[in-house]
Amino acid sequence: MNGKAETAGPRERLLLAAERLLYSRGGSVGVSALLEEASVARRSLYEHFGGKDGLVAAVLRRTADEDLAWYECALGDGDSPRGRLLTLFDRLDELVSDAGFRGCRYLAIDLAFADRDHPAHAETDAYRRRIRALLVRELEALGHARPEHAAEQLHLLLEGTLVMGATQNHQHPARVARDLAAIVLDG
Amino acid sequence: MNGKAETAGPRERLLLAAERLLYSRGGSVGVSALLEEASVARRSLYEHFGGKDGLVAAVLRRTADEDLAWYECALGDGDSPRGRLLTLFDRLDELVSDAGFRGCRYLAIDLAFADRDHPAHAETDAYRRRIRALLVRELEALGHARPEHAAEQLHLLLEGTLVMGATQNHQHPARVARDLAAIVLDG
DNA sequence: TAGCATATAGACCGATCGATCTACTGGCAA
DNA sequence: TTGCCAGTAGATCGATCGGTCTATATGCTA
Repeated sequence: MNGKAETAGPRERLLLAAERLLYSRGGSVGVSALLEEASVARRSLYEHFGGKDGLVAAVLRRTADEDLAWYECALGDGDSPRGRLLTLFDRLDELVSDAGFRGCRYLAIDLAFADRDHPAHAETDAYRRRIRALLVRELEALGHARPEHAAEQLHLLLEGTLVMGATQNHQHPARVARDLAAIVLDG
Repeated sequence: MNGKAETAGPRERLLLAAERLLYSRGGSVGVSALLEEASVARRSLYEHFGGKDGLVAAVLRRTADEDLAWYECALGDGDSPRGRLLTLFDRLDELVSDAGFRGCRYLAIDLAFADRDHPAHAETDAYRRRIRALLVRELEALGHARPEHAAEQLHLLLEGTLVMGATQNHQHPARVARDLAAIVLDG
């Protein structure tokens, strides 16, 4: 699938394999499955990441960059600030309609590791702050009267869309959320 | 804590213990932990529920009744149909503000058991249909022009509130959702 | 009182978990 | 050429997993 996975070093192959399997099988996926998927020796995992926990945290740190870049791209360009945020929900509709969509990776990891001080939680917290900052930035560009408040509204619509998409993705929750988002932007 | 738990039979004690531990520790909680919490012999679990999977499904079937009853109660009484639905979000604010709130039980179970044909998924599906039906019923009582559509909007706001409450419950997401719900009711 | 159903207590099973270990291999640099 | 180092392969560790088993105790009923 990804040619780089074949030629890259064991660290990179592990990150790619874990990014895939953690999403499709959840946080309970075993170390042996990750090693097999990555074609990496057992020892290499512990050399590079210290253990499964470190690998999970490293995957989230990487996907956070990827996902933030996706959101930046999904905002579109050339549109008005208002149109940019509405376009985001159009992209979300495509995202959650995909048969392979399984919900928000960060929420799933938070729920999978009940231990409060698992290193993954720091990564999910940081991710959500970045999402929030992105929304605030766009709302300020829009000249919204209450950017922080509206960002919380949009964030709630965002998370709600991902949950609804994961549990009943045939109903196009992103379109529902888009209608409400439009109201938020005008409020 | 609950006096009934001491005197009730092993089946009832198991259901109560599993309802607690599945929520606080997640679906990965072990059978031994459940047995210890319930003070029940190992064999009794398999006699009554056939296995861990059956116990999980039975717990969800019970909590679905409890949670639906909670929603019916949270709608309040005597108010107008519009006031009833808004009151629901006031009750949600109290729910997610509790320090022990850990998000939606049904979503957590869905994510914990990636296996598509795990019996728990049928229970979570049924639960969501009942929630949806409750919302449609209230919207019809309200005389809403598009009860099905508005129910999907409210459902999305509901799920979004639970997710935001689980990950950042200091921000009162239910109040944010309530403002949007009010707009949905008038749309 | 005898017998049966329903509990408990806990040993035990094979499988799998995350993690550590030794032994070996290939390539690169001193 | 020698030595080092990152990598592979895989045995092995103790712990825990869900599930089955035997043995025993208790209480109701015929």
